[in-house]
Parts: sequence; C-alpha cells; structure tokens
Amino acid sequence: MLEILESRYDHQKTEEKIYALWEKSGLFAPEAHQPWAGNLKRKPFAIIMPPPNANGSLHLGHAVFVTLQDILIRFWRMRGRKTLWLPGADHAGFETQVVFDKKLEKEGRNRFEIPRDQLFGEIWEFTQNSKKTMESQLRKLGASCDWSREKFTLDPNIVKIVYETFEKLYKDGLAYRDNRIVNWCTKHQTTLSELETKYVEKKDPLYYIKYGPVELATVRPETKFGDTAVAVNPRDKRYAKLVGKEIEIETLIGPAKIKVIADEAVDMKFGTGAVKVTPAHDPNDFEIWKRHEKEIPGPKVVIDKYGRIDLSAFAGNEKAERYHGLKIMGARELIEEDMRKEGLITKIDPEYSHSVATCYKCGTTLEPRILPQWFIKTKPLAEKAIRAAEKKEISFHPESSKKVYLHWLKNIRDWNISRQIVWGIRIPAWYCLSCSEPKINPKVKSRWFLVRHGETDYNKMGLIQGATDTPLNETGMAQAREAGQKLKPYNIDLIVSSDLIRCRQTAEIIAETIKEETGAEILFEEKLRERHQGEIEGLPREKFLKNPRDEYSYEGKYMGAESYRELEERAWQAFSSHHLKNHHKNVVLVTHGGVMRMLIKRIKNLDPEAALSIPSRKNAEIIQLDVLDKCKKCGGHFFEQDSDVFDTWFSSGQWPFAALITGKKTDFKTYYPTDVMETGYDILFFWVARMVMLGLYATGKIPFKDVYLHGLVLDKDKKKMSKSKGNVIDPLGVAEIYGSDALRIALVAGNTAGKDIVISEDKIRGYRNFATKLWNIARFILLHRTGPHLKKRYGEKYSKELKDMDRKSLAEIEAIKKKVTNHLEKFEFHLAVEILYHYIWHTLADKKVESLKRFLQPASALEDQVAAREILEKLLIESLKMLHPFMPFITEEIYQKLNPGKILMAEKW
RNA sequence: GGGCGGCUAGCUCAGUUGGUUAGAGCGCUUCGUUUACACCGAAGAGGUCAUAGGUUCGAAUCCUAUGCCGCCCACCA
Repeated sequence: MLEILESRYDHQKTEEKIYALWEKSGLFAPEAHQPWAGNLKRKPFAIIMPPPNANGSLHLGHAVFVTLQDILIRFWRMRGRKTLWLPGADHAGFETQVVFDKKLEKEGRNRFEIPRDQLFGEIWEFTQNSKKTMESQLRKLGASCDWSREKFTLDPNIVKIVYETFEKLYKDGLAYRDNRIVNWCTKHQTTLSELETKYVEKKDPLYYIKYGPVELATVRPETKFGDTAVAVNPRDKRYAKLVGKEIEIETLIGPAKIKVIADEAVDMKFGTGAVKVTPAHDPNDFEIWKRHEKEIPGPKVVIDKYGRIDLSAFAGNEKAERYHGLKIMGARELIEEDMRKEGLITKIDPEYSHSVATCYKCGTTLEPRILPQWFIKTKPLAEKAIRAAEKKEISFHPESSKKVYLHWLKNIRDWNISRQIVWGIRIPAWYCLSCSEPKINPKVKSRWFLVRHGETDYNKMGLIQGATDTPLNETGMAQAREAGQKLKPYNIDLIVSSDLIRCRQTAEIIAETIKEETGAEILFEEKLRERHQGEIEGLPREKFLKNPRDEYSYEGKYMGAESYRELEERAWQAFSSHHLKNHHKNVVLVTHGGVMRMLIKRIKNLDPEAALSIPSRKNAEIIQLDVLDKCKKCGGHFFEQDSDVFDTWFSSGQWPFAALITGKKTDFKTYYPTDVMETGYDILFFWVARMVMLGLYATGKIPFKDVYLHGLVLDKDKKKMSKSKGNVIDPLGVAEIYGSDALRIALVAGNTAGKDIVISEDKIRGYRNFATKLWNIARFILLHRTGPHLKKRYGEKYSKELKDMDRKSLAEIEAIKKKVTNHLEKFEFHLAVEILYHYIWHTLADKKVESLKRFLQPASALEDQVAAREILEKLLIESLKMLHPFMPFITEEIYQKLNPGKILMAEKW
C-alpha cells in the first residue's frame, strides 16, 4: 500500500490536513496523554501568547512570534514536558479605536455622534470578525496552541481581574485620581501616556517678546493670555531686583500685572534668561507653578480641547474676541502681526529648532492640558521589577535589553491610565453625585434612569407646556421607542411615570419595547407632573424666554403657576418614596424637563443658582443614575461612573496571570510563573516591564522567567514595512506560495535575538527549496521500501562496511542532536537551523544517500539493500524530529508516510 | 545630552566563553540531465572582518580612541 510520492511537496494539499490531524489528536492541550513521556510530573512549560490586536489581520511580525514560540513549544513538548501555549486576542483599546474611527470616517460618520453603547457594540462586532480571521491565520502558520484555553482581554472574567487589581492599587494608595497636566491629542480627543508620544524635531520661529521691563523668548506667543508669572533663575543678577515684584505689562488684550519669580529650572543662558509661565499649557510651567503655588495664580486655560484659542475667561473684553476660536497656527500668525504693530516683539529667530511632542498615531502636535485622570504610582512597583531582573529571576535575551529595561524602570514616571475613548475596559470608579467622593469597583445595586417624555406638538412648535395635557406626536413616539431600545439591556423592573399623557405614552412605549427582556410594572405618579406654568402656558418659548433662568427664579412664579421650590418639594417627595421602596430595583422614571432639573438639583446637592443653569433636556433624553451603597462621606445614594476607559496596557499588563487564573482550575498553580515571554523589543516598556510590575504586584511572583525579544521585520532594503510604503509582505500570501514551513524557517534562519529581521521573497524561496530537498530524501527512501521481499528486517547479516557506516552515522547524528538541543535550550534558534539545514542537505542528502546508493541497487545483497535503507530511514526520522519545530507540516507529512498512525508532534525528541 | 546596537564575500547575515586555511543563503562563473530532487549536482571566483592604537604566543572576537549608520531614552522657553 505504499504510495510513490510526487517529486515535489505540495504544501497547499498538506497543511490544512495536517493541522486538522493535530487538532483532532488533542495534543495541543498540555494534559493530553503522552505515553512516551513516562513521567508527567516533569516541569511544565508554558508560554502565554502575546495577544494580537483584534483589529486587523496578521502581519509578518506576528508570523515571527508564532514561529519562535511554536518552535519552543514543539521542542519542549517533544522533550516530554507538559506544554501549554495559551492563545488570546487583545481588544487593543486606542489602536482599535483609531482603526475604527477611520472606518467610520469613510462612512461619513464620527464616533462623537454615536451613543456609547451603540459604538461599543459596533466595535465589538468588528473585533470579533478580526479575531476569527486571526485565529484561522494562526492555524495556517501551524501554531500548536491550546485553543480550548483561548482568551480575549474583554472576557468578563478577565475584566473582573483587572477591576480587582485596580481596586487593590487604589486601596494601597497606588492608584490615584489627580488634576495633572497630560498629553492631549486634539484629533483623537484623548490623553496619551508618555510612551505614546513621539518627539519630532521641528523648526519654529522663536519670538523675543517685551514683557514690561523684561524681555523673554517663546515659541508659543499664543499661550501668553494664559501666563501667570515670569520666571528667572535665582542666581541671575540681571533680574535679581525684580524677583518677587509685580511688573506691569502690555498685552494685546490690555495691560496686566504679573509677578516675577525665581526658579532653578530656568536656564540663564537660554534666550534672555527670562521665561513666561503658562501652567495650563506647558508641562514645565505647570511644575513651576506647583513649586510656587502660594506666590502666583493657578493655571489659566486659554486653549480648548480642539486646539483652539479659548478666551471665554476674558468675556466682555472686545480685544479678546479677535483671537477667540482661532486654531493655534492661525492665532500665532495673527498675534505675531498684532504684536509687531504694538512694538511688543523685539526679535524673531526664524529657524529655531526644537522637538515637539506629537501623537504617535497621527502625528498631531499634542496639546498639554490639565485634566482629572487616574494615575498609577509606579515607583514602588518598579522597584520590585528592578530587583527581579537584578537578582536574575528574570533573564533577558538578548542580554543587552536588560539594561534598557532597568534604565526605563529606574526613571519611571507615574502612569496615566485614563483614556477618553469608548473602546476598552471602563474604569470602575464611581463618583458620588452629591459630593464627588469616589468608590472603586463597588457593587451596583440598581440603575435608575430619568427619561424625559418624547416630543409633543407643543414642544415642536416651541410652546411652553406645563400642565397642558397633549399627547406625543409621531416623532415623540419614535423617540420613546428609541429610548426603549437603549434601556433594553438593563433589566428594568419598574417604570414610574408622570401621569400626564405625554409621559404616560412614553412610559407605555418604553414598556412595550423592553417587554421581551423584562415585564416591567408601570406606576403613574401625579407628583411627577410638570410644573404648572400658569399664565405663560402655551406662549412661544423662544420669544418669551432666552434661557431657563428667565422662566423665573427658584422662588418666583407667574399667576396661577408653581415655583421651582414647590415643584422640587413634591417631585422629591415622590422620588424619595419610590427610592426608599425600590432602591434595589432598576427603575425608569419618565417625567418632564423641569422635574428632571429639580431632581438633579436635589441629587447633586446644587444651590438654586447652579440648578437653574442646568441645560434643559432633549425629548426622550436619558440620564443614568447608579445606585450604590451609601456614600461614606455624605450619605448620598446616587453615583455616576467614570466615563473613561483604561489604557489597554493596564489590562494587558495583567495578561499572564489573568489568562491563567481564568483558565482551567489548576492552571494558575501549574503554569505560573510562565517560562518564556517572547515578543518584539518595541514593546519592552509598553508591555514587558508593565507585566513584570503588575504581575509581581498582584501575585507576588514574576510572570515569566525568560524574556526573548525579537526584532522588527524589515524588507530587503532594510525599510520598516508599512502599508503606506506598500512594501508589506503578507505572511499568509507568501505562505500560500511557498508554504508555511518555508516562511517559518526563513524567519528564524540567520537571525539573533533583538536584531531586526530582514526578509525577502528570495530567502523564503531558498527554504522552500530546502523543503523540496527534504521531501526528495524521503521519496528516495520510500521508493526503496517497495517490494514484498524488503518488508522484513534482515537482522545482523549485512556487510561490515555498512555496519561501520551505520555506527558512524548514528554517532554523527547524535552529536548533531546534542548541539541542536543545546542551542534550542539557549534560545539560539538560528544556530540550530544552520546545523540542521547543513546536516540534512549536505550530509544526509549529499553524502549519506549518495554513498548508500550502491548498496540499494538490485545487484546488491538483499540484506545490504534492507540495511542501507534502514540506516537512511533512521537518520531521516531523527532529522525529521529535530526539524519538526521549525517546519512542522512537511516533517509531519513525511512522518505520516513512514509511520502511519503515529504523530511526529508527540514523538520523543 | 545619555544609552544601546551595527559596520565580516556583490546582497542579507552567522561566527556561543580569543585557538588551526573566516562561514551560510541568495547572487555570480564553469561543467554536468548519474533510475530522490534542475525548487538538482560538481567545481570555482569573491573578504587586509569600518579605521587607528593596545593586551596576548595567538584578536573578527578583549581594551582604548575615531568615523559612519541605525535605534532607544531624556530634554529644549
């Protein structure tokens, strides 16, 4: 039944079949029975796969990690260790958000117009599709990972662990929320960590500006409206007399007084030795202000989140209006021009070169802003991570990367983990609505939703409507249905509604819409009615009222009307009695704009003035209130969750232990710390260092013992591959042409740890040829296996010459084996490849096969024919085993021909 | 400004702790269709190991400088 092989190996016919064979065998799972292993108590071997971003398809960089990790896994599996390779995918917060934003842009949409839940849902769908693609690509590349343990960073049990870590950090005082100056991308509308900024050399004019008696140099004249001081070096004699004094200055928007302070940070040699201090828009100035908090005014914001001049602080100043709303560069030009006219500019150095912080994704110049963000106090975490490396609990390959790692950790700064995007793990911090006190990772008892009724014709026409009882119009009904859709996921138990028809209808439509999910009870409540508007009922709002506080003061009322105070009293009475009874239920409260304003006033503990400034609600607008255990500080019940999400690296930094704790029962105990973390050197700080810090912090143990870092994949001209350059080699494309095996081995041959990998199609083709060579050795042997008389072993009766060759060959291949084993144990993949390549091609094929050919001729003694073939077969099988981690498909396929029924992947090395 | 890495055959790179004529792939030249393989075989050309010093019996390898290339970190009003 022996088949004659084709003269060429057909990877397209083979790979899928072989992968299916492996997967069916169950041998990817570490607990699979390995009969030859004998002692399964041997040390397990575990690698957590760096989860690829679920927002695209695999590139060559992924192919590199698949290859290296699969080599390690297959090698140790064959050596008899209980081997786990745990696959996963990363939601990749910001990265995915950016990818998705681009997709939205193409569709003419943008994320700021899409409700949070809907946007999250759409991105979820998108990532699930990418995930599927990637999984099939990983299979195509031969990854022998345990799919039964696959994880996603947004799996609920992973998220739970991330929350617990955050809570622990908070309790230990290592996570804190603070108003600090952070890097803000005006395009992506989010803050970024230090690592996500890219400094770019730029040439900008350096302006020398007159500031009363002093002169100073700046590249950002447009921020001068936000200046709160002038700083000089304390040792600078030129300004000694001015320090501590207020100076009168002339600005484009009028004269001002500003204080001169002394600070070490000022370089006497730069410019004029005097510097303007703009704490709201410059990180250094922010620091200077912190040091002189008592002497000078705090930050004055003059640039908004879109990077436009915002002079609303100068409302009423006509000169300020000229600049308000301008983009930075436009403002700078205009200001330069105006200052020139005023004689405020003394000199311009047009070619001043400095480096500017930009967004690493879009290159937009980052705008420093002061925002409340969550930070991790990293110093204490870093100390442990440093010690782990110094004590050699963690080894680095290449070793030089350890220095880089240590240097970074020793100079680490606090880590901003808040991101203003939707895609990610929402920060589990709730703030008390009445006193802002945070609660971390609390149990949400229930959710309450205040919903305004849908549109009536009165609303549509802009007429004041209080007690006037009119129904919803078509739009209003549609709005109510939409609100119902949004409320659907929340398991609403109860709907309480004002008994006016517009609310009644809204409530009924909502109830109808959410019916499939829950059968909520509806109660009608007279006390939730809109305020009686008295004599102004039915008047055109636009004409009558310019803003809400025109309606009347908190106490005031028109003839026959009700005051806000009265409204508040009755509405709050109703609200609190329902809250008392139903605080554990999810409740929708359908009511009116005025009522909502007063309820919010009460909940947020606002004074009347502030309450009346609350903007009015749109029809069917929903306000979510989360009910938690009473606030410790003020006793309030209602909270709202932080709208930010965690930096992805905060969650992926917990990946090794999170992926194991949420796995099978004993996984964490068995496989943690894992053995090897293999990833690209470009994420040494982003990921590796943070995994060590967070792993040590959360579990008390290092997350892995060895760190192997591979380089970037470059094209044959040593250029980084990028879509825009069009020099990207699609790994699946070349695998399709030359086979996954050829791609894999080409990626490891001639490459050492930490070095960039130069790959070309030529190189891959070269290794495809090697595959063909191997195939033909097998073909040759199998050709000589035919014929019934050759089936049986002929014992020891063959020639002495052959016996000598046998002995020598075996000794030789044993030596090879020793070397290859040694290299693999030391992560020297390229050396192992070189030895194997050489041995198989230039020894096994060129020497062994050639020299044994004559014994295989029909003229030779039968015993010699059999013996010669058996010698070759032994050498081939040993070669196949050693080559298997590198080229799993073809070696398995050949092995299947030689030993049907057995699986090479599980053979003993 | 600080750090790291590289500089070895036309190209891409190996060369593990210093040890005999410095290696591989691709490319090149010549020859060869020998019943596994032309995605092959045989033979061959091609390197003062960036430069200058030094240590050593011996240096691509260790040390010191220099040059160029690349990367990382920090910072700049």
